[in-house]
Amino acid sequence: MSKKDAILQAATRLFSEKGFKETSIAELSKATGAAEGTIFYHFKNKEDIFLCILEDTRNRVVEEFERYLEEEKFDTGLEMIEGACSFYFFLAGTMGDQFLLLHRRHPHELAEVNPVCREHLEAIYNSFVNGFERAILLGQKDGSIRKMSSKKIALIIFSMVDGLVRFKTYNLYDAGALHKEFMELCHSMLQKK
Amino acid sequence: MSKKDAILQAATRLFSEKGFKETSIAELSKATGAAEGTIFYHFKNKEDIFLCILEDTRNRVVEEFERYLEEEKFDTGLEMIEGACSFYFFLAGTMGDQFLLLHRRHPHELAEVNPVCREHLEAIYNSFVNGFERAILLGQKDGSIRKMSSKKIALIIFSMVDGLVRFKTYNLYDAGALHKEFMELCHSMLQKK
DNA sequence: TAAATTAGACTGAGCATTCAACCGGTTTTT
DNA sequence: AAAAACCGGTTGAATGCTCAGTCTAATTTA
Repeated sequence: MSKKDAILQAATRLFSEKGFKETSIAELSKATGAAEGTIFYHFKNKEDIFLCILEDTRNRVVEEFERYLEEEKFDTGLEMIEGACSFYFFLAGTMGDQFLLLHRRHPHELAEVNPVCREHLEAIYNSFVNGFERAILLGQKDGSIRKMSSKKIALIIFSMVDGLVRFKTYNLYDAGALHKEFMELCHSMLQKK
Repeated sequence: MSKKDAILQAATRLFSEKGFKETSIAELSKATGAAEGTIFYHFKNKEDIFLCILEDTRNRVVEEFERYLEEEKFDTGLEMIEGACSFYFFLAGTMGDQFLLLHRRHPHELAEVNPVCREHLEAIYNSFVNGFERAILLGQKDGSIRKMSSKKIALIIFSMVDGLVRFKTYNLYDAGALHKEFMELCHSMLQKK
């Protein structure tokens, strides 16, 4: 792995675990074995590191989620949305650091003043919300999902799965064990009566 | 209002809007008109300010939520849980700053090393989760709510409402307009078939 | 040989916290 | 009644530390 990649990887971990402001360049240097100068050789400043991480995250998240929806076969829209939720949980597990980072306030605050950051964030969220909505529209067509604004359902479902993931990272309760029940409740909430 | 209260109030706003680390004492001093020395006369350090805020928040949140469940009359457990969700949204609106603060990572990180902080946080979360669970148990007794581990339903419902509130604070989408639909979905998800 | 990397000294800014002094009102002493 | 001591609250300058970012001169790598 190139030094630049090593820096990005260590920064992802540190920023997500400790926070952007709370991570110093000295610390990052120590964690990677790279000299401080090297870090500034590859990145123009600390914020630039963060934006690179966000770009990587965006590319990977969007690509993996789209591919999942593309390649997987679903009999109904309802099954598709259940699959999408499960895949979200799965991604949150395999890309733990990145999701942790997205759940921090920092990216959202930066997005308010930095259009590049904003663009990445929106791409990520839109990818999920649009994927959910596609599933819902499909389900409403094939009769497996109730009639209600697809956009609104998509947003609510997204806030739910995301809420559960977040809950787990704060681990006040054992939220990881809720997966099965969540899927069941989700099912009966969407299903046409 | 005493100077001390003014400091607490301004700190609540600043910590929630900008973050703990990102708010300097100089800034807090400017915002309140109090000299920096005055702040340290009333509080032993910056963290102490934070803990005072958390204590206030805990007292108010817990008291208001318990009182609501106590005084309000509900015909069924299902109605009670719907009321509890609505009240959560209501509280998140009237106590905007405090909820914003609770949604930051800082209190949860501090809780890992500071037992006082941990105690406050747990009291707040337990108050909500237990309130939800009481409603669910009632609903399961009166037949308005499906059979499933009450604890798990309570956690899922809590992560849902909390997810929606957080979603709103990040305002990537107009999550405030989802209230009606959320309640409807919530209803059909819990209801006995 | 050109690009990448190192160690580390340095700058300048920002920051939490400290501290000696001060103020206005109340009580105590003379 | 005048003077002195007292006290909670307040002030803002001073202190010492951390940190992002710069710079250099030397070394390694490809």
